[in-house]
Amino acid sequence: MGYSIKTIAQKSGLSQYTLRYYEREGVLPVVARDEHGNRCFHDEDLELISLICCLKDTGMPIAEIKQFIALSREGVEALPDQRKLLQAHKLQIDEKIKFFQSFAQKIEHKIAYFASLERAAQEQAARK
Amino acid sequence: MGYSIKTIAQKSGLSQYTLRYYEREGVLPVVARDEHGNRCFHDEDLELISLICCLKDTGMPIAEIKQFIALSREGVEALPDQRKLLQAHKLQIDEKIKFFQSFAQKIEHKIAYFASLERAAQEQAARK
DNA sequence: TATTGACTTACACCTAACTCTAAGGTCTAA
DNA sequence: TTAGACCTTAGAGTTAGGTGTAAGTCAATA
Repeated sequence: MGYSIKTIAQKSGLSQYTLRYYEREGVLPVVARDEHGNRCFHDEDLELISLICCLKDTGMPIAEIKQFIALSREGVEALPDQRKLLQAHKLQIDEKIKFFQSFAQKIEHKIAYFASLERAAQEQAARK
Repeated sequence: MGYSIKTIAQKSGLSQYTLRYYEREGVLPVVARDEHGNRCFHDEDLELISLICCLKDTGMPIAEIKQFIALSREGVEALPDQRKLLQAHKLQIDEKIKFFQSFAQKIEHKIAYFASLERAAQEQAARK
């Protein structure tokens, strides 16, 4: 029982290389091994990986994810610190969403501007 | 007349190193020089830099920005290609916004979960 | 029983995007 | 007329985040 690294790579979308790298670096807690020394992932691991991907994909650097995971090892004591870390990151995501929305608008304006230039060029060509 | 690289660095938030690097790499069109060979930026440059930052900050890799800038040199002919490039990127930004929003929610749930664990731990402690 | 395939570790290598250094030119103010 | 601030280029170095290789173990299969 437990999933192989291959399975987890498929389920998580991370490569086997990346999974090993994350474990080495402490981005993932050390994964259990079976009787052959092979990694043996469980559902909790999978869930944690999903959270880690979520943090990573929203721009949290690996060093910070590492901190978060390190806090996990300290148990109940560290819960407030973990929560604060997540809250701070949540604010950053919200900021990013706002930036992205304004950038999207800016690019949209640019697109409209290009379209108007194209029309002008066509009319210019037609007039000849 | 025209702005020095220092001024542009301040106005754009990019370092002088980065501005030179961008020009070398073709991320910026070659900038005009004054009689001493010093870069002499104009308002159009500043505006283009602002667009470039916008593309970069929304995740467009430099190689793609380079393509966009290369199209600029082809004049009116290339307008539709430039517009399509922007439109494709706009879609990606919209996708990203959706991802970020769902991630933000996920993290929010996690925060609530951590808060509930904290309350449970406090009650546990009080009961002793 | 030999080979195939999945896994292990340790360590080297890669890419993107900067960032800095060296060596030098020019201008300005004291 | 020299010190300091600014600029130039060419090229080396750095950082983050992987990605790949080498050498070996183990278990199932032809």
